[in-house]
Amino acid sequence: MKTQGTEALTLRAVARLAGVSQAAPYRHFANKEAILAAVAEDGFRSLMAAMRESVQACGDIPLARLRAVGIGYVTFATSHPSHFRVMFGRGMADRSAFPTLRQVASDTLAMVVAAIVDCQRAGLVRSEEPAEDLALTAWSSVHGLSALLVEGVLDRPAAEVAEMVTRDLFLGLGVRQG
Amino acid sequence: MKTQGTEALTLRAVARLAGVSQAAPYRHFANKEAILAAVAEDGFRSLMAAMRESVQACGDIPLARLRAVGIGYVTFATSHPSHFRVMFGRGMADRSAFPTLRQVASDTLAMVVAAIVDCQRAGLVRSEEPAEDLALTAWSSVHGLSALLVEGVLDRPAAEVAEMVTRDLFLGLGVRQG
DNA sequence: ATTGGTATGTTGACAGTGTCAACACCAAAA
DNA sequence: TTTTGGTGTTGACACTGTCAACATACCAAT
Repeated sequence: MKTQGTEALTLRAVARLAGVSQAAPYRHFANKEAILAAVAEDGFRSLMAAMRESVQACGDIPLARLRAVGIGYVTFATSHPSHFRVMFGRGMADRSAFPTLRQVASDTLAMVVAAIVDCQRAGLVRSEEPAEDLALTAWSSVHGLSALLVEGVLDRPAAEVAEMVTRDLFLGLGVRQG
Repeated sequence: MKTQGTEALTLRAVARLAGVSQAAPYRHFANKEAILAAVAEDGFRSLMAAMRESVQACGDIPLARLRAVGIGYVTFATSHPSHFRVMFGRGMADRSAFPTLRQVASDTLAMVVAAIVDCQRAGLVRSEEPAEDLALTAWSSVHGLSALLVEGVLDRPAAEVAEMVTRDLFLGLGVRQG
């Protein structure tokens, strides 16, 4: 029997845990996929909350806030790996079947965009390129790092590499000061 | 029944496809996990071949070669999504149980490191930071982008965003010319 | 108060899964 | 020739996602 991963989250175990019969979940969700989608959606909200907290804890300096978004992302991933995997891993055959999930995912990206726009307004990040594009680059970096850490491909300490990648990312954004 | 993802690759289907009985694979692999690990290993070799090809197709300019590595990575991921998912997704409970898999993964990273070292030698990329660290940043970027594309989180064309992210990554690497 | 419907639960089954023990075969080594 | 190791098979085990059929409890309208 599988003991890890999405395949290990059995509907029956969930039901048992809830003290309910095996088929009860089907009164609330269409199928396992829909349950995972709901879990993923919840995960995105937690992620956004973590990022918000991480940002607010670091004052008003736009660059620091941007970096906090990235480090918050990686920290969330490494401290909630199962959630992270459900959010991004292969659990849903087709994400487009879950519009609210797509919505929270794009809300998450919007937080990155907003942090970048703030930096652009302050003249700290180059403005020739659309904030959305820069945000995609930033997201790719922290997401890739998170994925590699969560899947155990890397064996360096998460905090250390998170600092490093976000630092290099800054230069990539054309940061002029700081 | 599941019809997509790692969970859809059933041992029995593999056996049927090979025209062999359901238990035959167990004469060659310890369990499903080991089969996936072998597939993943094969995937890494294909990835490296694709990257090598992509690099050689673009002459001797170090920066172009570095960028080709990144674009080759993303291209491989989006054109072999199943392979990519097995390579990085949650299929093995514990990668450290498959040392040869770890080996090819680090060989892959080594290709990125080598491309960066070439650029550093040519004075095109900053040298204060170890090539290994810069390579990790580069890997994170292209890997994150690949993962987001493969999982269908983004809905922009792969080639376009691959160009974009590698371009932004260059600035992130302190590129001075080109 | 009786009725009816809706939301939620249950049981029991179906086909399909990873895995294993027991057994069969066949080549090469002893 | 016998033995051994590699490879195949069959049949079973416990488990899975899912569904149909049935039960119950509650809330609204008659």
